[in-house]
Amino acid sequence: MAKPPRTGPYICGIDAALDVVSGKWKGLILWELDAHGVRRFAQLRRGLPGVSEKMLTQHLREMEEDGLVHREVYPEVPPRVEYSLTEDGRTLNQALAPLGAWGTERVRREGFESVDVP
Amino acid sequence: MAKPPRTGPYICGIDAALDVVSGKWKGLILWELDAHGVRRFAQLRRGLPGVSEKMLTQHLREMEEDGLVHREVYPEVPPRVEYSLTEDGRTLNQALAPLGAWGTERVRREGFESVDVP
DNA sequence: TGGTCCCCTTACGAAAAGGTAAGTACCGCA
DNA sequence: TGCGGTACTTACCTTTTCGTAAGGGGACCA
Repeated sequence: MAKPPRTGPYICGIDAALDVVSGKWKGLILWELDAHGVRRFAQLRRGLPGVSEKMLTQHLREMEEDGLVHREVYPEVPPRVEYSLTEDGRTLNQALAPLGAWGTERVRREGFESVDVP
Repeated sequence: MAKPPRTGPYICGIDAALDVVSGKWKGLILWELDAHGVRRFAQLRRGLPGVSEKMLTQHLREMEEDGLVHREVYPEVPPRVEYSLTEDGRTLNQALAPLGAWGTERVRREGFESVDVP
């Protein structure tokens, strides 16, 4: 169920970076957490249209293991879990900014469908 | 055999950008073409340790369709095909540079295995 | 004559990723 | 009493991705 461990060495930095952001919702999770600072599970779910609970937990666990996301559990009833970016997560998001700008420009030029291009 | 068309709109620019670079070797192909300018099929194959011919052609065709790579066929015998980056491919590579630096730094700090971190 | 190089293409199958649906345990609210 | 909210977990299935192996067709080299 957990992500199978990477086999073989990284070829270059892009290789290593794509290894932690590839995943259907990881870019969006980074974006949401960076925009809001701290988010609870249900808030993230509402912010990612179409994500299933399984994928959301799975991605969050992998990102926690990769040191991008901090997970804080409050032992209350009902349970409360807060997610936020680590320092690594924030710098990754900054490194992703030019890529996001490139994608936004591409979507604009090519006239692709998009729901909300920030 | 071709890449199934994207279903649904893009959520943000990162989403759109990751859509064209996700693929086991695409980051490396971009890197190789940017470093050398023009490369032939067999040169690329030798530059990507472990890639199969099928994956290489498949990725190159998708990147051509996405407007990142230019494919020039010389009707000779034996055949000669030269690949190079389009303007879009070059700007994408520039947008990937910060991400590559982040990955390189991460590999260095975490002590991951790597073969050649440029 | 056989071998190698070039740039693929096709067929088959395994592995990984992702989707759907249900269940869990407890609480507040009506 | 039943419903909704909280944050998951588990089982099962489909889709997508990747790898392996083989072939092709002409030309050059020994």
